[in-house]
Amino acid sequence: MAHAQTVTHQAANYRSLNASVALAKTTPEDREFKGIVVPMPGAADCLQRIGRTVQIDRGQTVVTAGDTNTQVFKVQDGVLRVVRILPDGRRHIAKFLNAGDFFGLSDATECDSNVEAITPCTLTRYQRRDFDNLINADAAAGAQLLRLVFRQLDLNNRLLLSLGRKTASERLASFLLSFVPRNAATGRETTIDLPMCRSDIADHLGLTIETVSRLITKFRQRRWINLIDSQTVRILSLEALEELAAD
Amino acid sequence: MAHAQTVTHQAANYRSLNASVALAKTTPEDREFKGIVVPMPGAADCLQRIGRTVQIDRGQTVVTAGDTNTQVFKVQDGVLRVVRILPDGRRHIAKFLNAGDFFGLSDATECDSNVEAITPCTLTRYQRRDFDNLINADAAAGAQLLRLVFRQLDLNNRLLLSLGRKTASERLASFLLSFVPRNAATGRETTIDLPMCRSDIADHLGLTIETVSRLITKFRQRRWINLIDSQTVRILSLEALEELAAD
DNA sequence: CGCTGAATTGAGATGTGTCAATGGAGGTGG
DNA sequence: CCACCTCCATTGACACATCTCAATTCAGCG
Repeated sequence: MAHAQTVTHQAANYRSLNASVALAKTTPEDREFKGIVVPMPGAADCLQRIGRTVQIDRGQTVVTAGDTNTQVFKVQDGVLRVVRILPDGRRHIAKFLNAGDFFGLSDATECDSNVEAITPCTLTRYQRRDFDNLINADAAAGAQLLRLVFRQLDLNNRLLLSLGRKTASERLASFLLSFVPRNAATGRETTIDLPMCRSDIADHLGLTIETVSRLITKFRQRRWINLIDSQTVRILSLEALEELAAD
Repeated sequence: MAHAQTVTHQAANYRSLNASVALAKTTPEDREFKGIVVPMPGAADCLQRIGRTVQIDRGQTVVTAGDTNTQVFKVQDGVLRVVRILPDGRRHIAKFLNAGDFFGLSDATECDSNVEAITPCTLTRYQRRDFDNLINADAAAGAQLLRLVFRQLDLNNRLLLSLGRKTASERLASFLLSFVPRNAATGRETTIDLPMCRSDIADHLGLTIETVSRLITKFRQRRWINLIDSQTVRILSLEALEELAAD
């Protein structure tokens, strides 16, 4: 909670940061999105023009549950977590946000979750109003956004299946596999980077830190993985993990 | 599995059923959706014209996982379940579909879940192509659809929190409360109808039939609910359930 | 070098699952 | 109309995966 400082308290910082800062990075989704928007003359420029780049420190809270929902963000760089907390303190992480992901899109008047930076982040911030105008004016932009949201919905449903019906080992295997690039050859070893700590993994998978830790040890003993350091995992047997993940 | 007969096997039936059948019912969402579409001349008519009404028997499978995704459905009446099954048979129900809900919207080329009728259903079926055309042509329609999908995403996240961090009792309490109309007075008793059987509830909440059954007994013993029959629940204490649901 | 937070490991507790038996409602055929 | 069947729900006894509590190790850092 020491880190919990909302963006709105930092408005002054943003203004100085934002003065005519161009979008620094272009993700695949970015190009795609712009590509679709382009057909409407000026729409791509519009999306760029209405956004401001903001820098977020590790641990900082970007959105607080209950805030009025007036801003939309796009992750340019870094990783964030989407957190819900029950009154008694139990915590769940619905999603980790990566470069290319949007958040704050929901049309609810209040934000329903906290969004907190796990690493230092570069975000593009839009005024909700501007974003809505774009969506309402440009069908192709809306259609593209719909596609992103459906992809999110699918990921969500996979996680539901994990939490509802998979064992702890299976959940962790699925989780680790979600970091493996799609094109990774089945026989080959891969190294993946977990930007989040054990408690974030636990709260994402509906487990405890201890269980996650024990499972990692188990996977290591079976020579399925190796730890370079606690955040860097060398996968020795994709096959074993895939078989365990069971879908 | 005896009931599992896909829609495609019934094409003949549909054709006869559909011959100039108007949309029989109008749900609130329907009016809303049309209301938004209207500004573009003919769009509302278009959505009606391109859809065909189909009747589905209880237990019938409307969509099978792995099918190519060429149709979009809207529920006019009845209840369906969205089912994922792991290779070893474990089952999870991501969502129950009610009047006004769409399904088959995802842009994935293959359907990822089964959709099965829990009660006899009336659906409107659209060709994916026609639906896409509408979305791509009419920004307001797309924006309205986006809103529906975000509402879905929010429900999804609530369920994630339940499955990840709530106890069995809390999950069941939340589930029961989701059937209580929003305007129900806190002090008053309410009767709700659960169209699905215990195993559907269990597979939705990540529990077993036995646990659900035991919890219902527990709730009954504490005078929080009463069973009219196994599918009809009289809620005696909304407060107790709300406190238990814990959000 | 000690401090602090994160990760690991161990021992025991417990919530929920598993297996098995019983009960009840609705449908069907004699 | 009754007997039977089947499906669904309930209840009980026990097992086990995961949690809880607690101690230890490890890594980073001033």
